[in-house]
Amino acid sequence: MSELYIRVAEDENEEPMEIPSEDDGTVLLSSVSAQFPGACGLRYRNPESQCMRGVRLVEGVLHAPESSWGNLVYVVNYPKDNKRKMEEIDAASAVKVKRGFQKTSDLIVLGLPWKTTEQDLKDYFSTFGEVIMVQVKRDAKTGNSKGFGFVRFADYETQTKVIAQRHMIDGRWCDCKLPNSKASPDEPMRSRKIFVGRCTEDMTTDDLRQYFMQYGEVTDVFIPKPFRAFAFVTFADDQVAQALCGEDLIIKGVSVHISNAEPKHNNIHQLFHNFPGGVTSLAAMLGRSQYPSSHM
DNA sequence: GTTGAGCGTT
Repeated sequence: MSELYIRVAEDENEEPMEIPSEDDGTVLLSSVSAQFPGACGLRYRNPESQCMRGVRLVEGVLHAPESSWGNLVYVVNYPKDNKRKMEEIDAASAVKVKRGFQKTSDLIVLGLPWKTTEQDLKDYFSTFGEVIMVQVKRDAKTGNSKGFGFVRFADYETQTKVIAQRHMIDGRWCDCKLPNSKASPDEPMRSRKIFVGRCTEDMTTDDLRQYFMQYGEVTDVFIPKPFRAFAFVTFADDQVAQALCGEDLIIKGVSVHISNAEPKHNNIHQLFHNFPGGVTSLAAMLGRSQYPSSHM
């Protein structure tokens, strides 16, 4: 008898994975947990009642419902599944209140002397309150300062005080302002993948995985090569990803900005979504009155 | 090896 596989996924909407069955038609729980660590069982949607049903589990062996697995997608059960998800959401929500009711923001520091270093910035701003991040923006090639940087304080009162006055830093008057290029507060699109902007080159995939796992299960970390100052992190739970969107998080002393990952640029629509007039206009230029939808 | 208003990432 040829090998049989059943289709298993973490969620009904996820892409299923094929898990091998045994010769007697059963499936070992260990076969499932090999692909889904921590799994403790399976369930499926009963086509008749539309209710979720548990798969019989006896001593680590999963038994087919009504003697056949059929073509259903089986969903993985985890121990205390709901509790675990709640904890993840709570942890993610906690980010938003961690710094108190008044969340601090990165401040842009304009007019820095060319020679001012991050240590100089930290020393100066620490006289106002606890500094949790400083950056001096530099030319990637020469390492020369661009004459501006960023600072973030632990407390909102400190931030208010710093914005309200001018600053003499290393012999020049500098201004601290709220940056204008901040993402809009509401970012749509429910995704499990987040865009991590302003990454530095010393951030490894392991660093990012280690950092983000505090918020929930991380299923993927992607850093484009060569270095492009951003990364993508995918969570198992979209609510965790969504809770982080809009945040400025500090990783390895650097403020990174979290936003929704845009869809991958892997089809003609997305490749030319900036083309003047859109795909229709492009199709016209290529000599077609209509662009066949099957080609999009 | 310069400079002096701006704005960090797709």
